[in-house]
Amino acid sequence: MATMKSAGAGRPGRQPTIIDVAREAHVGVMTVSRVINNYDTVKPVTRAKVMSAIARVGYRPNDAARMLKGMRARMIGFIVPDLSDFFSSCFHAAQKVAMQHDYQTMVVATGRSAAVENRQLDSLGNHRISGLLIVTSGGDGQRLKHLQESGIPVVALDRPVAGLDADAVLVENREGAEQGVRHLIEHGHKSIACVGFDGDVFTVRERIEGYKQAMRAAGLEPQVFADIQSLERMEELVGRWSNTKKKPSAIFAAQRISSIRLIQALHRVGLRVPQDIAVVGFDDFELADVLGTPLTVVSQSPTSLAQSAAELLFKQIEQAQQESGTEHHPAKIIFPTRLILRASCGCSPKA
Amino acid sequence: MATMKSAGAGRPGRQPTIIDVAREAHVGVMTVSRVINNYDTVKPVTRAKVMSAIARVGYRPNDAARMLKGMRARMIGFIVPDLSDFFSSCFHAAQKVAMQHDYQTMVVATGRSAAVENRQLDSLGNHRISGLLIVTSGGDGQRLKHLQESGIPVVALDRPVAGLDADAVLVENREGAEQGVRHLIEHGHKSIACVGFDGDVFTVRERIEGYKQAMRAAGLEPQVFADIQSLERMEELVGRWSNTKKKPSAIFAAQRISSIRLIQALHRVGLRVPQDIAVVGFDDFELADVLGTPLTVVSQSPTSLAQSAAELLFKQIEQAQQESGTEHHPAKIIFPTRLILRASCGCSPKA
DNA sequence: CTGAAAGCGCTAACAT
DNA sequence: ATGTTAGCGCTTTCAG
Repeated sequence: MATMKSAGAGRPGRQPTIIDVAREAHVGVMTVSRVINNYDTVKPVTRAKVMSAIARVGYRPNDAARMLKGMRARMIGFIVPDLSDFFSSCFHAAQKVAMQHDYQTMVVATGRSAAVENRQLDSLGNHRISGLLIVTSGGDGQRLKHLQESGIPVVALDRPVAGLDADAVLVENREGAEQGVRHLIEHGHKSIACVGFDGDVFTVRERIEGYKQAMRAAGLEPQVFADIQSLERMEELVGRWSNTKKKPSAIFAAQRISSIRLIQALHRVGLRVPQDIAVVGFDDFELADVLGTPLTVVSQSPTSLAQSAAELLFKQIEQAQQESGTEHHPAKIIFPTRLILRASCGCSPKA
Repeated sequence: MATMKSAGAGRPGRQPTIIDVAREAHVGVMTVSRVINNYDTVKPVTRAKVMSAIARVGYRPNDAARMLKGMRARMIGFIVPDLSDFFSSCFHAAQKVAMQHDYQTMVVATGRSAAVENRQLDSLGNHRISGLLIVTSGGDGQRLKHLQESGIPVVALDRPVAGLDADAVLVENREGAEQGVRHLIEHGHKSIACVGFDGDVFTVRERIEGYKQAMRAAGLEPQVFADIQSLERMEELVGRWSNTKKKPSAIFAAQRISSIRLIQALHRVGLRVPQDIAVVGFDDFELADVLGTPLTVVSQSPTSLAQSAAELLFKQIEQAQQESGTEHHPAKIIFPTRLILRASCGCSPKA
């Protein structure tokens, strides 16, 4: 093997520090610091000397030391309920933006627990992150407010945080749901039920609202089942329908997991889609088009969503570094949805 | 609103420090430090006084300052190619273990790029993490070796890292694939092809090896298509089969994404499973049982895998804190797979 | 068992 | 344009 990289003239075995670099470059430590931080008051020749010295001794700035002086780490927090398909797409998009800015990303999945979210938020406070992207699990807005007040930009993703005045990047849940349900109504359905996995979640609440709006506008009676949290409960619900006469002729599934559970349950109970029952789901997924019956969905774009959010965040981070006085006026960005027609709604499958 | 939490007797507006706590508790700073770090040389009464003072002033230790003194952050790194279904399950399991130890998790998705992996590995070096869990994207073993040598425990997950002697938690890829292929052979198939998304990846290579072994053991000719990286290429491949007479009668898909692409392609080209062509895939997924034809798979358990890996990691972290001299003897844990029979292999769907 | 002093590596605030 | 000094909050000596 080749010789180990020399640790410079300093103590052997230890990471080189700016002092080692300063010695090597025959300049003061402050000059080195200025080079590292891209101050423009360094003569190009000096800068070059320092740069070369940095490379020669293999110096890497010590984040801990900078943070001690009040600087924040080049790291953003990313808090989500879980890393299911949708949120992991969000993560990839956000991380991509972070990497472009040379930031790392610290991920926390709360497991959909507000308590865990709160606990982790407290932990995050100690890590001197530069900013936070959060899909809330219903945690405490106060904690976030404190973070904000202590100078950490926060952007809400997918859902607003109650009691927090922050940038938010959301989806047209209500309108999207309305459009999906309206499509079922246009197919002639009169009895349309709505199933959801967790009616407490903002996005689901909104979609259910959209569903109700569409139903009422058509003079139809909403039938909401907002908390079907397992395949078993879904089977129970669907089974009840298949046995009685008052089976709805169509169903709107308010989130991805509901669509999946619904399809699984329908499959097990032996109801055919769309002949026995038509289905439209909210949120698209990879396999939606190779299911027994390809699923019609209201689709959203997790990557654009998260990319916007991350860009908003870094805009704030950069501003915060310059002028700390100005009041930030929270931005709200709302992304539209798109109805993707496949077979489950009753449309004939087309090429 | 209630009164803001007082910042103690120190400078108002700033986070309280151990000095504030010491003053409040009428003890020296060192005593406070000892309490925080659970030294057992503190009289219970003193400890109580300090604890109460800590609570009163709302003190939270400053990680940056501790790290300056050479301690590592209560944070582990988690590097993966992406956060697809499989790896996000891994993440959840690993984070759960980390949280139990009161550690945070820093996630990096490399996008399957060895270059990104290397770059991020360098970044990680500055963050003084306590340990690293890595599913390599083919990055440089040397960098990891340096991390290890600088005292950061590393555990390889799902794939070993070339040129690195570290704990590893793997899956019986070869045996699992063999079993899956053997099952197809038992169904009477003679012409069985194997498709993969990326033949360079360790796990896929191993599974292909298992496939070949099973084929050769039965005196059959292996037909490997190891780099079908898109739906288009898969459709092309499948289309070619449907037009000629030398169509294989069964296919073994070496990874999840291959199974999915294969099924999509088969669906588009109009080949029925298992009548026209039987399929067995490696790695189970949520919707495998509600596809047009429920998919038979060789399943692995991402959560047990990642949990073991995380536990191994924390075992090392704890050891490293105590005795730094002892040589670590790398552990290898290999998890078995399980063949889940559904309909795509030709078995009749059963209740 | 407890305390006082000396830095860890860096940067803000002053020199020069 | 560059150098010097004084800490940031904590823990590691070393003394009580």
